[in-house]
Amino acid sequence: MASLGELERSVMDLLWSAPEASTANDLRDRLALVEGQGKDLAVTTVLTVLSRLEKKGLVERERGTRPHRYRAVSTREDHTARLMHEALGTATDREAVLARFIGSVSEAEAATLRKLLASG
Amino acid sequence: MASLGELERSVMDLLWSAPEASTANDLRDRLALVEGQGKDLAVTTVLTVLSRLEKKGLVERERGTRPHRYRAVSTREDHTARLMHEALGTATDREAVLARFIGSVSEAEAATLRKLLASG
DNA sequence: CCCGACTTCTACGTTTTGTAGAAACTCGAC
DNA sequence: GTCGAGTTTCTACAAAACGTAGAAGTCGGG
Repeated sequence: MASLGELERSVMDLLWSAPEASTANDLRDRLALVEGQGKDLAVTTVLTVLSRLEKKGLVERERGTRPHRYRAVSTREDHTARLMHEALGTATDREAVLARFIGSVSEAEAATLRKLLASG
Repeated sequence: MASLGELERSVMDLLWSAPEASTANDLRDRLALVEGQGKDLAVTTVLTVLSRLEKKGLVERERGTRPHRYRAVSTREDHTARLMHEALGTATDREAVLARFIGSVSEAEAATLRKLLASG
């Protein structure tokens, strides 16, 4: 239940890179300015997507203010880390998976991991 | 393009736990015996699913033998590790993601990771 | 009370997945 | 060489997810 469509992901990307909660109109405008191909969408389209993302638990909104304001529930990093755990979760032999995972990580990242594991 | 449906996942699970390449009939029979709810499917259904999994690059088949034999292209562990890298790949700040990931790993697994990172 | 901005409801086209019958193919038996 | 049982491929359809947006409803300021 964690997979996102293309537009859904674009919206999440905008929410994650926004410093504050955004309105639907705001997001609509920013979607039109995306490098490459700018999507010129109706506001209702954006609102529909936001509702679906809310239902999926990725987005929450302030209902008090008149144009509702939307924000991502968790940071992009937390979300990604959770996805990784989700993938790992289905495995029978978690250690074997971790071994493969570590095996194909860059040396720089391996060093980072060593540090993180030492301090923890 | 890596996400799987429920039946597709069941088939992959069977292929991953099979010691040798399996025929469609073989898989059909084993699907009927799954704990909980056994799916009683037509063999053409299984063949369709196998074709789709082949197109997705998760399954390969021996076309020489008369009942074709199907096997998973990679182990379950390799596949899962790749999914984890795939999730990580979309991140801008990979180190931050790794920090979150490590943060929510059990102590036993942290120990395993330390060992793996030391020997590598 | 009315208008315009905003939100919700409803809807439809496309893609993905589950499901399988119909048609085509293959190989051994006769 | 042909026939049939077993296999595979083709075609099809229903349900869910997603992209997309018009129509209808709601709310606050004037």
